[in-house]
Amino acid sequence: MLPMSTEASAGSDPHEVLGYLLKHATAKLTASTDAALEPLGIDSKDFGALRVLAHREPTSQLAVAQTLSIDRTTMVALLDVLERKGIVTRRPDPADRRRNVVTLTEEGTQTFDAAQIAYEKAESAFLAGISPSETGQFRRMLRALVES
Amino acid sequence: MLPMSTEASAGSDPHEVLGYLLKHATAKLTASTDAALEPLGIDSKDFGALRVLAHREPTSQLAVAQTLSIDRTTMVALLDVLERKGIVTRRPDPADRRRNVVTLTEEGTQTFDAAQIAYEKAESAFLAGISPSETGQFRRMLRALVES
DNA sequence: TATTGTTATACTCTATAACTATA
DNA sequence: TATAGTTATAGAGTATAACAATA
Repeated sequence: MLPMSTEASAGSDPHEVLGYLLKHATAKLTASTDAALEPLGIDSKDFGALRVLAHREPTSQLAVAQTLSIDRTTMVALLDVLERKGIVTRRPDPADRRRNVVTLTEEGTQTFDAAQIAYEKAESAFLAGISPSETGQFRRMLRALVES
Repeated sequence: MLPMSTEASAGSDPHEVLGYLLKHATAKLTASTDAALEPLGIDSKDFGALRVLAHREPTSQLAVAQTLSIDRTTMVALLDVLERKGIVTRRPDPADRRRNVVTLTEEGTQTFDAAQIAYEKAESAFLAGISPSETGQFRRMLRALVES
């Protein structure tokens, strides 16, 4: 067995590093929301797309991809799955037939409504580690850090 | 061109979702620290291992891997690179020859010292989006969220 | 010529399984 | 038998390049 250090040595605790904390916080939340959404047949990433679709008028695949900062080729596979599950439809935009208009189906809207509840619940559970007044601050700080 | 929604519709802004914010904050910080460490020939992940090594007495590969919550097979490749660069050494533990004792070399210690400065700088730049008094709160909240 | 969606492909990251050597 | 390190392999995730249809 190798000896454990009993004294403070050079460098701070690796678990205190911001990069480590952010990475693991993200992983924890993702695991939690994935699990919460799993009964609905979608995961966090799918839910991200659903949010964009529910948030806007029917949009092109590219617009959804750009909103989520993912590649348009990645969007194809993501929508393939959602379409196969009957959650979204794709049809050529009459005004520009290069584009697909992506729309939530009736079932997709129901899935989204249920997903929102499930997601909020998982997010709340994740945020239980800090006080309710802090969660607002936390979200605001994150927004400032991402946008700056 | 598809019409943009002019009214608030169902669901909140996809960019406000905690999962999105956390993911992008992590990506932004990682990109920044990777760039800051690049001149030293290491990246954020390497730096994570270096922190563990600098923080402790010489340790086995497995102990380092477990501290970082990465697989021991992943550790092998990571140390291969650091060893080839002369940053760490591996030698069998005389007390248990199944283990490798991993140690920072002289050069590795210098790399770590320089890396710490570069990392802090990148982290500070990332945190510039919020006030100095908030950074402490932010770090504390993250710790609470990860640990709970 | 440029753009959207698609496909094929490759690359990164990481884990699982199996092997070696040591215990 | 179990453990540490290694290797080979496979899987997830994502991007780049090339192509078809359309503008």
